[in-house]
Amino acid sequence: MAKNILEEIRKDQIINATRKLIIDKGYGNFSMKDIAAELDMSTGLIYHYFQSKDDLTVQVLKQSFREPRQRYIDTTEAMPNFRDKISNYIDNMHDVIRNNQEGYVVLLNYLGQVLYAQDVDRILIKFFKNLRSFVDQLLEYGREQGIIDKQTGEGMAELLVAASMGIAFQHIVDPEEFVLEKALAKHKEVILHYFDNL
Amino acid sequence: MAKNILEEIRKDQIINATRKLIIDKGYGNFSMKDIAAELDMSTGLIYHYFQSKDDLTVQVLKQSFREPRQRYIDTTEAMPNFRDKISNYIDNMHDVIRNNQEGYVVLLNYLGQVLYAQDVDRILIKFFKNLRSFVDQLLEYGREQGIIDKQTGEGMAELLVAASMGIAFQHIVDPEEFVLEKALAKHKEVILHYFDNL
Amino acid sequence: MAKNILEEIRKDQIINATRKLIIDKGYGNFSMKDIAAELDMSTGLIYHYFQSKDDLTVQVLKQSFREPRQRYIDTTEAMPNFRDKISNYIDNMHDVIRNNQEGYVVLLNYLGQVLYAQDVDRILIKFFKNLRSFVDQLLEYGREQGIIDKQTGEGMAELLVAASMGIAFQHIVDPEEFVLEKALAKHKEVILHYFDNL
Amino acid sequence: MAKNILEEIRKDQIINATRKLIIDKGYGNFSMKDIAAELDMSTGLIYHYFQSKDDLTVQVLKQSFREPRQRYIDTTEAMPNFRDKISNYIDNMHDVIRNNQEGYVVLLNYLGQVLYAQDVDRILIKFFKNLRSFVDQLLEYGREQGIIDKQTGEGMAELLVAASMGIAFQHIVDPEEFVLEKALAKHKEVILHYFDNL
DNA sequence: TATGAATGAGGATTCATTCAT
DNA sequence: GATGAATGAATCCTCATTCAT
Repeated sequence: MAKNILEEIRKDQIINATRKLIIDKGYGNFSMKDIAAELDMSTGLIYHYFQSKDDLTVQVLKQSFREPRQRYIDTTEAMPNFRDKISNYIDNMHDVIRNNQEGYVVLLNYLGQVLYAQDVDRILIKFFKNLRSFVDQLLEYGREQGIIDKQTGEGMAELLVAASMGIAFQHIVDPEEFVLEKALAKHKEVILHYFDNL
Repeated sequence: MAKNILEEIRKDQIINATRKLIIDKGYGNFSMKDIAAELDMSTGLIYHYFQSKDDLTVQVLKQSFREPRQRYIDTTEAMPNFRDKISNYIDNMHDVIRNNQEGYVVLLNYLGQVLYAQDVDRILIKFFKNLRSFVDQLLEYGREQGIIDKQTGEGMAELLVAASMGIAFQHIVDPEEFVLEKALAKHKEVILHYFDNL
Repeated sequence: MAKNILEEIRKDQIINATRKLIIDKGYGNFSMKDIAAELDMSTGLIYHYFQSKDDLTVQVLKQSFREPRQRYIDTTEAMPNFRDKISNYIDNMHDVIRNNQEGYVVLLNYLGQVLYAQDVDRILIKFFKNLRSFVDQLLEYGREQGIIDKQTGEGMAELLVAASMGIAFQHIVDPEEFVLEKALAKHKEVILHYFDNL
Repeated sequence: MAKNILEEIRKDQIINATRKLIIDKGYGNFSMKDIAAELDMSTGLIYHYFQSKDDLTVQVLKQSFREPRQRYIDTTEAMPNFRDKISNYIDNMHDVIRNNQEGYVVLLNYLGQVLYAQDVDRILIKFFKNLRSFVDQLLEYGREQGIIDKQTGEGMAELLVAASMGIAFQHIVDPEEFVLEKALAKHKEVILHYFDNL
C-alpha cells in the first residue's frame, strides 16, 4: 500500500508541476529538467513514473479535464425549474471563467496541439462532448416539462460552450481592456431572453 | 525598384510557406530548415529577410490577421437596414468558419502563445479589437437609427466574436461529429431573436 | 547449506536470463532491467549476486565456455583407432554447429569484446586453448601410434578450430543461402584426405 | 564541384575516424562526441553528413568491405595454371591476415551485430558471397581445364573462407601465444595436398 | 533476501543562428 | 542576393548503480 501511495503522490506532484509549467511558460517552452527542478528531483525519476514527455503531458490533460461537469452539477440540480437551471448553469460557467482562468489557459495550450497530437484530440473531443452533454441534459429536462420543444434545444449546447470559451479566450488575450463582466452579462441576457420569449 | 519587388516576393514566399507549416505541423513543430525545404531555398536566405524565427512567425501573424474587417465590410454596407446588416454580418462570420477554417487553425496556434510572447499578444489584442469594433459600428448605426439603445449593444460585440470563435474551435477539435450547421443556425437564431424581441 | 543452494539457483537464473538476452538482443542491447523483467525480480537483487553488469556478463561467458571438451570426449575416446578418432571428433564439432548454434552466437557476441575487455579476452584465450589442446591430444595419440609424425600435427588444431568456427559464422550470417552441409562435408573430406594420403 | 569535393572529404574523414574508433574502442564503446573530438569538429556537423549513428556505422561497414576481391585479383590472374592460382590465392588471403589485421577486427565487431541489425547482415551476406564467389571462379577455371570435377569444388569456397577467418580470429584473441604462421602453413598445406592428390 | 525508488552522468539528436564564399 | 557548412547549446531519454526499507 505504501508503495502505491508514494506512486500516487509522485505522479500527482509531477503532473501538477507540469501543469504549472504549461501555465507559466507555455506548452512548448519547458523541459523535463524544468519539471525536475521545480520538484527538486532528478529527471530520471520522472521517467520512472511516465513513459515520455508526451505521455506526461497527456496525463496532465486527462487530469485537468476529467469530469468537467462535476463542478456544476450540484447547484444546478437544486434549482426548482427549467429557467432557473439554465440561469444557474450559465452562472456556474461564468464563475469558472472568473475564478479558474488557469483552466482556460491550460485548455488554450492543448487546443493548439489538437491537430497534431491524436491523444490530445481524443481527450478534448471527449471533454467538449461532456460539456455539451450536460447542457443537453438540462434541455432534455425542459422538453420533458413541456417548456421547450426539440428544435429549441438543437445547437444550444454548442452555442453555450462556444460563447463561454470565446469570452474566456478574449479575456486571456486582453485582460486589461476586455471587460469581462459586460460580455458575461450580455451572454446570460441573450440566452435567457431567448428562452423567455419563445 | 526591382530590389523592393524581389524583397517583397521573397518575404511573401517565406511568410506563406511558414503559414502553411504552422497549419500542417503546428506552431512548435517545424524548423527553419523545413521552411527552406518548402521553398527550395537555403536557410541563410530566410535570415536575409527576417531577423529570427520569432520575427518571422510574428510577421506571419501580422499578415494573417491584418484587416480582418475587409472581408465583411462590403456586403454588409449594402444592406438597407439594421436588422439586415446584423444578419448579414453573422452570415459573413459563419462563411469564414465554413470556408476559411485555416484562418482559425492559425489563430488557435497563435492563441497558445499569447501569454508567453508579447508580440503575439499585442497583435491579437488589436485583431480582436478590430473584430469587435466592426460590430460596434453596426450597433452604433442601430443606435443612430433609434432601433436599439446603448445598453442593448453593450457586450454584444464580445459575445458575437466569442460565439463564432468558440464554434469554430469546437469544429476543429471534432470535425467528424460536431454538427457545425446546427451550431451556426442556433447562433444566428438566438442573436436575431434578441434584436427582434427587444 | 540452504543459503548456498538458493544462491546457486539465483545465480544460475540470472546467468541464464542474461545469456538468453545476449542471444536475443545482442551483447550491447539489453539492460539490467531487461534481465530483471525476464526473471520477474528486481534489479537490486541482481546486484546482490553480481558486482556489476560487467561481472555478470563475464560470468555468463565463463559458464558458457567452461569445459568445452566435455561434450566431445566421450564418443571420441571409444573409437578404436586414430583415423576414427579424428573422424569422430570432426563429426562432433559439426554436430555442435548443427545443433548448438546458440553457442556460436554467444561466442560471436563475446569475440566482439575481446580487444576491449581483458576479462573476456582471458577467458576466450583459455577456451580456444582448450579446444585446440583436445585436438593436440588426438594428434599426440597418432604420434604415439606411429601413424603421423610431429610435423603433421603442427598447426592442425588451429586449422580444425578455425574451419569449424568460420563455417559456423558464415552460417549465422546467411542461414538462408549458405549451404551448411556442403561446407561441413568438404571440411571433413579435406581433413581426412590429408591424413589418409600422407 | 568544390562542394561535392568538400562533402566527399568530410564524409571520408568521418567514416575513417569512426572506423578508427570502432577498432580502438569497439563497436558499442564510442560516442558521437568521440568522433567529433577525433576530428576537432562539432557533433552537429556529423549529422549534416549522416542521418544517424546507425547510418554512419553502416557506411563504415560498406566502405570497409566493398569489393574485397580487388585485393587478390591481380596477382592471381597472372598465374599460369590452376595449382598456382589456388596457391597464390591462399597466399593472398594469408597476407591479408598478416598485414591487415584491422580489417578482421572491423569484421569481428560487425559480425557481433549481424543478428540484430538487418543492414549489417545484408552487407555481410554480400561480402561473404563475394569472397566465396571469387574462389568459385578459380574452381570453375580448374573445371574448364579438366583438372577437377564438379564435386571437388563443392563447398571448397566456404571452407577456404572459413579457415582464413577462423585463423585470423584466433590470432586476434591471442596474439601472444597463437602461432599464426604454423596455422597458415598447415592451412595451405592441407588444401594444396587435397588438390594435389585427387 | 528482496524491492524498486532515486540518482545523474552520458548519449543521440535537433535546431536556431552565423558566416565565409 | 544566395548558399549551406559549421557550431554547440539544449533536449529527451536511458541506464548502471545505490540504498533505505
